[in-house]
Amino acid sequence: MDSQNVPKPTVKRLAMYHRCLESMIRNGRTNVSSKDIADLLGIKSSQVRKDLSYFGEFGKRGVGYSADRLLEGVSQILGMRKNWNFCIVGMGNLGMALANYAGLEKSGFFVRALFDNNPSKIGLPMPGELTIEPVNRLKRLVHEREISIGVIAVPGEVAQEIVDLLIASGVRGIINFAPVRLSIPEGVSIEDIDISVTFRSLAFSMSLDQVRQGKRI
Amino acid sequence: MDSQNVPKPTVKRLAMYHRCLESMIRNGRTNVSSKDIADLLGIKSSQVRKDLSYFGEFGKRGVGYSADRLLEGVSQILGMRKNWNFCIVGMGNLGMALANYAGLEKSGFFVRALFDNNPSKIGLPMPGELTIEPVNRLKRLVHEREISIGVIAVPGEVAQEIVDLLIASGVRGIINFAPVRLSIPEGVSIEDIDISVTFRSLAFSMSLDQVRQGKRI
DNA sequence: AAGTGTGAAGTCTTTCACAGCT
DNA sequence: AGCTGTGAAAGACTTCACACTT
Repeated sequence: MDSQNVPKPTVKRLAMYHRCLESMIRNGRTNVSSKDIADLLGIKSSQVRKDLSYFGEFGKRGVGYSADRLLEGVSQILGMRKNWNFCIVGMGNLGMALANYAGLEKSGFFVRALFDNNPSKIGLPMPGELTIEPVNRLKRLVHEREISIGVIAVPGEVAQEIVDLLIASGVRGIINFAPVRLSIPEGVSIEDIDISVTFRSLAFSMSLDQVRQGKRI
Repeated sequence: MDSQNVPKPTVKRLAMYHRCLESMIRNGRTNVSSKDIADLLGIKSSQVRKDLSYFGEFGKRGVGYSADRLLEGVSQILGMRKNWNFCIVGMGNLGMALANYAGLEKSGFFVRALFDNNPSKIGLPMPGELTIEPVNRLKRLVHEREISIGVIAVPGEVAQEIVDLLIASGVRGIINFAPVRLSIPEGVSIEDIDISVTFRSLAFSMSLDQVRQGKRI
């Protein structure tokens, strides 16, 4: 019930419960049990109940959860009643892909500005009435458009510099795709997505599997 | 020393140590301590030593690690001496971005085939002498090009179907960008990258920070 | 009978702290 | 003196198991 010391993995799972619930509701379910959700995600039902218990009591003993009420509760917990404005810095392949990724909008995250310093990209029109802006307009636009999240899609070498600028401009959350550890002050949150690291982890487990089967790597 | 029960987080960190070492060597360092690495990554030096200890002894007491020898060791552990061929299924924005992402090649991961079923995309030429192929050629090309990893960049609804096809074709590792839990048999490894979940986790911690400061959300 | 909510037990991961080498 | 390698302690997260409600 004390939402200050919620395990990080719990938050990740809540986002998954949210998606499960949406899909179950779409399929006409009105009541769901912790086991229904757990089975869909390949986890234990006690995990689902424990995760929810950090935030309150959402179900009825002997019955389960009202799908609608639980979805409502999970949305509340995840701050999904609110919309979040974000900007992307670095319009290479990844930045472009994100700018066009509709899934985020469905979750309440809206791209409001795109930045790059490459002269050949500045001014390029993008979906949603946006154009690519030079980085020197960042501070101003972050204010004007009430942007609270910045996505780092620039090369590692300049990532820290951009983060500092974003934070100085008032951003309170960072999604970092650059393969470097960024330092941020108290009160700012960060999530890293490092695709190379993920590929390497995969390669490692694949190699382990070989060993387990007694084959040489 | 028993590489079968290495914590998952350890493997992720090893990939980061690899990058640190490369950069330190580039800067002319020949000897490094666990604390040097730890400070760069914002973790504890004991964590670095413990992680390495799962795989052997790489350092000299009182001295530290030879940067070159340690890099060599970490590369070995991560299976980076080997090259890995992968394919991408689903050439939307994300698939396109990945196909053009040079960082993977530097880590030893090579795109060898691109698939999509959208007729307007099939045949489109892509960098590296590849063209976008229809999914019905997947099995054949996975064999011919010795592809061992498949990247899922298709919508959630068809992801399981594609995974089944990839595995039936001989792929042993999956990188999944679709926002669904995929079921896979023993002996196949999977890593999920779910961008919406990451955004939501970030939004959650940002909301928590507000609470901590006594502000209403 | 069925399914939640939750302390307590169990497991996994990190950190400590120090013996042991250079 | 400085830094590794590692058992042992601490901490984080998951699972169990059962009292409790419908």
